[in-house]
Amino acid sequence: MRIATWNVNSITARLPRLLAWLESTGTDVLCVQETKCSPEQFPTDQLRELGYESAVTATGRWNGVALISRVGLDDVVSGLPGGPAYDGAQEPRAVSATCGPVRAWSVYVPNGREVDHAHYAYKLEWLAALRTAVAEDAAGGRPFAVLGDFNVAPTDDDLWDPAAFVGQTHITPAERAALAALRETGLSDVLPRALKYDRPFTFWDYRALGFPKNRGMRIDLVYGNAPFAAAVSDAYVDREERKGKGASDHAPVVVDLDL
DNA sequence: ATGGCGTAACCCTTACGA
Repeated sequence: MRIATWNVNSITARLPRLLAWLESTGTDVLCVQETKCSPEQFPTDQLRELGYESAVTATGRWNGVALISRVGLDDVVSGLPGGPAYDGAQEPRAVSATCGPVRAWSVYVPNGREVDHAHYAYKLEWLAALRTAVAEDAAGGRPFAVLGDFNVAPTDDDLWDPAAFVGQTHITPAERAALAALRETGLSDVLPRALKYDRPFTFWDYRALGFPKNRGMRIDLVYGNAPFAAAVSDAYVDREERKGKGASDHAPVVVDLDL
């Protein structure tokens, strides 16, 4: 089966591309982030016409995640159990479900904004809660993975220029330690191939010709447990989807499994 | 020449993104 993760930066704005991409790639399970829609606005009917079921956790203008599957969508859990609130509210940043042989999470980790911002502390709390929430499944015998926009570059190799990020979020030791703690539950980073250049960046800022200059970051990650990792036959970043008018600023990460 | 954007919901500007 083919499973993927994609921060679409508004599923409404991306819908024509999304539907065409699902058909052309034959993706079975897609983890979506930044739907930026209300549950009512989510394109459930259009996806059903293509043969996909949807599980949506969204509240409106900001954030929002979904799981889209044509191989089953069972035991849906909306939100991050035990997750922290921001400004008094739980934000829609996680949804999990069983899709055929795989238990999958779609996550949109908080951005953090600036290191001294309350959003940064919230980001670290959120990642700690994620670790607690996934620990049992990560250690289990069923293929399991957390896929999504982690808003952390795991290493300096995951940045077009580490010097450009000094003093900023996404690269701090505390954020990277939070990812390491998540991996300690039994998850490993499924590293995708790059289809061009040497490194598999997944995000390029819209501004300053980020994509043409390949000023990218790898922040969209697939963290799989041992049974999941053992089934991986290929993984790549579909940078073609970042091209042209109407692209998201993130490219999909695609993983093929012998399952 | 050293910057260059896109999105949604609010008004025509702002918040957010990383």
